[in-house]
Formats: sequence, C-alpha cells, structure tokens
Amino acid sequence: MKPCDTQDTGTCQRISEMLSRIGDKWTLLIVRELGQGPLRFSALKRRLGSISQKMLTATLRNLERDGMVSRTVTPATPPQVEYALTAMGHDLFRPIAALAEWTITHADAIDAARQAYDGQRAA
Amino acid sequence: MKPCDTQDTGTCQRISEMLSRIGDKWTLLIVRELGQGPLRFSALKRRLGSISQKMLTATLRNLERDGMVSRTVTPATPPQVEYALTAMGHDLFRPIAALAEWTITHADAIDAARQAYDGQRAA
DNA sequence: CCGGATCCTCGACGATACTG
DNA sequence: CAGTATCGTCGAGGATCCGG
Repeated sequence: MKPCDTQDTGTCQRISEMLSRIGDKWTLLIVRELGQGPLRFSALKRRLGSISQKMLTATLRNLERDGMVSRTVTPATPPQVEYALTAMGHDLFRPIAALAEWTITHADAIDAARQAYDGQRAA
Repeated sequence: MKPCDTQDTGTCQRISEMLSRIGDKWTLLIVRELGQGPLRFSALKRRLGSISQKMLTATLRNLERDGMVSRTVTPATPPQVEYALTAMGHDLFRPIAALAEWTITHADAIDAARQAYDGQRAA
C-alpha cells in the first residue's frame, strides 16, 4: 500500500532515484515536450528556451540510457538527430499525471499552509 | 491527460517543484517512517541512521511549512517534540505509491536498457 | 532532547569556446 | 546542426560546536 513500507531498502532507494531524476531541473519539461511528438535537438532546445546545450545533452543521455527516449541519427549535412519517447517513456506519463493531479488539487491548501506558517514566524 | 500538456507554465513549475521536494535526499524516507505512526525527533533520526540533524530539521521544517507534517511540542525536561503526518501528508501516499509501483515493475527493463547502453559504449 | 550557527566539500548547472 | 571540453558559480548537504 505504502510506497516503501513493504519494500526492501534497495527498492526504496530505487524509487527515490527515479523521483530525483524526474524531479530534476529539466527532465519533466523535456518528457513533456517529447510527449507531443518526436523533436530534433535544436527544436527541443528552442522550445525549452533557457536550457543550456550541456544540460540538454546530459539530460537526454540519461533518459536514453534508461530507455525512456530513443535517439535516431539521420546522416546528412547538416546532421539530423531526432529524439522520441519510447513505449516505456510514454508509460511513465501515467503515474506522473497522478502526482500532477494531486499537486494541482492540493496547491491551494499548500499555499494556505505556507502562509499560515510564515505569518506565524513574523510575529 | 499528460502531466503538463494542458497546464500553464506556472502550474507545470509547481508540479516540478513538488517532484523536486519529494525527490530530494530525505523527504521520501521521512514520510515513509512517519507513515507508520508519529515519531519523536531522536527516534526518527535513529531510524534513518545516516542523516545529519541539520538535514532532518530542515526537511521536517519544509514538510511542516507545506502542511504535510505536524509538529507537537510537549513541555518537559528534557523536551519532547513529536512529528506526525497530517491528513494531506497521508494523502500524498497514494500518487507516490503509483509511481513506486511503476518503478518496481519497470526496474528490470531499466536495468537492461542501461546495460545495453553501457555495453555499446565500451566497444 | 531538540535544534540553531558555522564551516567546508562537492556536484549540479550555466556560459563560453571549439569540432565534425 | 549536434554535440564535446573547459571553467566558474552556487547551493545542497555533512560535520561539528554551542545553547535552551
């Protein structure tokens, strides 16, 4: 029932690792873009706007290594590289969407809690 | 359907923020412990083993500020402080459990993808 | 027992310049 | 176009000491 209660420590760390990956600065945004269809490197970079090439490359490498994203090179001049979500990558959407929905429905309550907490400290 | 597709940028950032919080080094482990019942500061620290007091305090403060955890002080010598999940904190379990389940069922596929990726680079 | 204050280390991330 | 390499910054997190 609970995320880790019945799991051994290794499995729990695994879950935490997954959360860290998705919770990092760019993964969610990249997966979001690719969720709408394959994109080339530059197109992806343009859509994300403020990301550096370094981080885009690194994040894509991680996603590729974990089998979430496929990388297809089309030999040409200039070269073309297309990134797309794999089946597993798409699958990942479902549980993330659940967490997203939870966050949206609780956003007001969280804000209220923060204001209450901060207000109390000012006194 | 998708986590952020239909959401404005602010909401998407909100979701990312939530993922970062849960994905940080200690939050999941702490929430996991408190999910089984309230605990005092030292007991929590003992259970987590390798955490520093600083990080335990900081993480608990964040959770308290967001309304996920309640902090109850019992005046005494020595002082007693008990931490417990709030209703909202318990609620958080559900979407996290979904992600945990996903991770467990795909763990083997991810491992295989990593080995394939790493193996190819060695050549 | 609880937790604040301080110092230090280290990895994430960004900016820039360079290559096939 | 799609990267790699290098450098610098900054904050997360650990260790330790101190106070209520």
